Amino acid sequence: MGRAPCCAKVGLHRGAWSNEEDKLLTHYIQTHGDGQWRSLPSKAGLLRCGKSCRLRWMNYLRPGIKRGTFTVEEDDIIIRLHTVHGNRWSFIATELPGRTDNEIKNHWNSHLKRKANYGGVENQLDASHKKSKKKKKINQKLKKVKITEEKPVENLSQLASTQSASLSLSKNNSFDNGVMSGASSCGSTDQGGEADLAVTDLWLADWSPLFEMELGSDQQQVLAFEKCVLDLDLDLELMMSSDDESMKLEKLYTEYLNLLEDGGGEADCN
DNA sequence: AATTACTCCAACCGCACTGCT
DNA sequence: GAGCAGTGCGGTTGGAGTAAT
Repeated sequence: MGRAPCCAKVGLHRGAWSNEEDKLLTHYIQTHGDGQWRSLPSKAGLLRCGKSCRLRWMNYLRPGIKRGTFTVEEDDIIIRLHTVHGNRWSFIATELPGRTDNEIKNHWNSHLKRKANYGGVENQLDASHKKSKKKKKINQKLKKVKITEEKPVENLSQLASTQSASLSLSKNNSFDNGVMSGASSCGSTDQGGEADLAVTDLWLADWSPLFEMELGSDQQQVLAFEKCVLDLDLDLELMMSSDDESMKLEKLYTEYLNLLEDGGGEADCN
């Protein structure tokens, strides 16, 4: 016996919400409160799925939602939090009052990802996405859907294989010399531009796979370290401002190991 | 002016988690 | 403990608007 669908799809409205639907939903929730989303649409006189109602309320109709352009400060917060936490949009949203996870996610995908510029990796992903959409359109016309998408980069070793600013870890808790030599070479004067890009890429990369790789599946350790990274934000910035590329990475990783040793998996940053 | 390509964002979808029975 | 409903989350899609050709 499979689970019943959240709502009967037949006869329900889909797509953009009309003003009338917004009014009905807002009025009902203001009168009766939210929750009970499955039964809410029928009670409110809406021909919508409960999930759709919840999404509409949470993301657009709820009081206190901040609309409009993201400020530079907000962009900065998003980039910093994304660096540490990855695509945990709901968490990031808690740090930006009035902004929803959906809005932040869209803003990241349409503006910040490009602004942050992960280098060739993101360009490849964008290209892949566009190529996929084009293929899909074509295939829809042909009434034959067959979409092949390139997998996104999932870890740093993949990232390393696609960029000059490569990074990997060896089993004996040190950065792989061969790879590091490549990163170091980016710091040479005749490749200054590349060096800047390399630092940016490393700093903005999603480090969570690295943490998971070293800490296994112990989520408490991962969270403890993430907290420490946030607490040590200034120190990390200081480290990353170092002139020598290899030193930056060594310092960062050494700090990480120290945290683990000091805290025995429960690193205390205070 | 018409067509094509691209950007952006609202909405949808599927899965995971939690709490209740 | 199993099964289910309710809810939350992140990835993905559809399509309107705009820019480029």
